[in-house]
Amino acid sequence: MPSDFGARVVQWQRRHGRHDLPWQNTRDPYRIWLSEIMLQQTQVSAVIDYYQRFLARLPTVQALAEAPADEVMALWAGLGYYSRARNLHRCAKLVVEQYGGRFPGDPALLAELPGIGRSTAAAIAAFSAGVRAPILDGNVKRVFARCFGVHGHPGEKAIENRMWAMAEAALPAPGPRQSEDMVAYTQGLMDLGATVCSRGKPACLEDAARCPLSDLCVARREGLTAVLPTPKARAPIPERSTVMVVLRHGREVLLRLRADSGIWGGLWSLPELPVPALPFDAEQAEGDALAFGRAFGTPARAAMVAEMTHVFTHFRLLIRAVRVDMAALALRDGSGVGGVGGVGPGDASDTGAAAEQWRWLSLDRLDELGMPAPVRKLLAGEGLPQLF
DNA sequence: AAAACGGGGGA
DNA sequence: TCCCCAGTTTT
Repeated sequence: MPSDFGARVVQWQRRHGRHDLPWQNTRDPYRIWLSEIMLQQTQVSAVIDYYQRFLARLPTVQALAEAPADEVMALWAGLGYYSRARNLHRCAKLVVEQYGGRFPGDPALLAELPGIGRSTAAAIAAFSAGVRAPILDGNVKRVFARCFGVHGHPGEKAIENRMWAMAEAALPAPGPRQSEDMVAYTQGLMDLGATVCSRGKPACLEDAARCPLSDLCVARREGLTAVLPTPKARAPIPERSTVMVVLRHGREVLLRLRADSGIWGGLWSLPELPVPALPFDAEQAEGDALAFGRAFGTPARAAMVAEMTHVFTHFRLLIRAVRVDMAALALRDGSGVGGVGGVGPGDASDTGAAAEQWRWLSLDRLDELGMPAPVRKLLAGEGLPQLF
């Protein structure tokens, strides 16, 4: 930790930070606390009007403590995260009861109050009493992750602990100006994260001089601003599998129109065998595919021919393909290549209203129908020379 | 559609 | 103590 880290942030804040927000330039803990709670998960621009209105109506913690819950909720309505408002009200009552209406200056005591965690407690103590305590909100985590090259999701306990240690070490040195420095430092970290070291496009990419930490910043030096902070690891997505039947007669294959809803809704796809029992049994699948083919005529042979994985956002689909070559067809619409078959296999009357739509399509005309990408790829034989 | 967010609350 | 959630905005 460079010894001048805190001083850099303090100086930057004094010259380039924000100084005229409605909750700045006061040491009234009530006003500061109210702003910090409103600013949790809510942007400055959205908070300002609510803040002014709330303060005008309930200017002190005593007034808030005595207000009916309905009024508090009405003043909060539109800000969202309403448990914040309930905690706010509870907290005001506790401050009046336990502390005679005066917020404690000790961050550890503040953090025991409802709605106030460690970071919010430190912010309140720093702004209202100049206490030398570190904040660690999302903005600060982003600044630290980049500046000090911290890999790993900041939501992980180990990473967060490291960052709290950094936050302690980064504080400006104690001194005669500590109180003013802590106000500027705390606001400076927030402003830096919100306006310069933003998530999407940090200002240093355009102009390094915009950031007082750019010459220290590991992420900037190594070109890692886009990958730090490390996003939360996604749970490994589940894998599903299916067996698709490529029923072939000459250059034509049988397609099935999928239901409008669900995966690949409304697209023409290959027929699929009922979910195979695990472990996968190729011979059984081939047998099932032959049986399926018999509904359409006389199958000559069946063979497993391809395997591919398609990745969706929420699962991976392992697609196996079994090719069935038809020696003769029983059910044809007779209109030639590409003609639309109505219903099948069997009569519409067999299956009632839920009759499925089938059709034959020439492999030379794959472009003519809306098809799931992996199915199109499969039929086009991409990377699957053994298919046809 | 997914990630982020700070604190609460349950295991 | 750890982990996950609530509830909303942003990307």
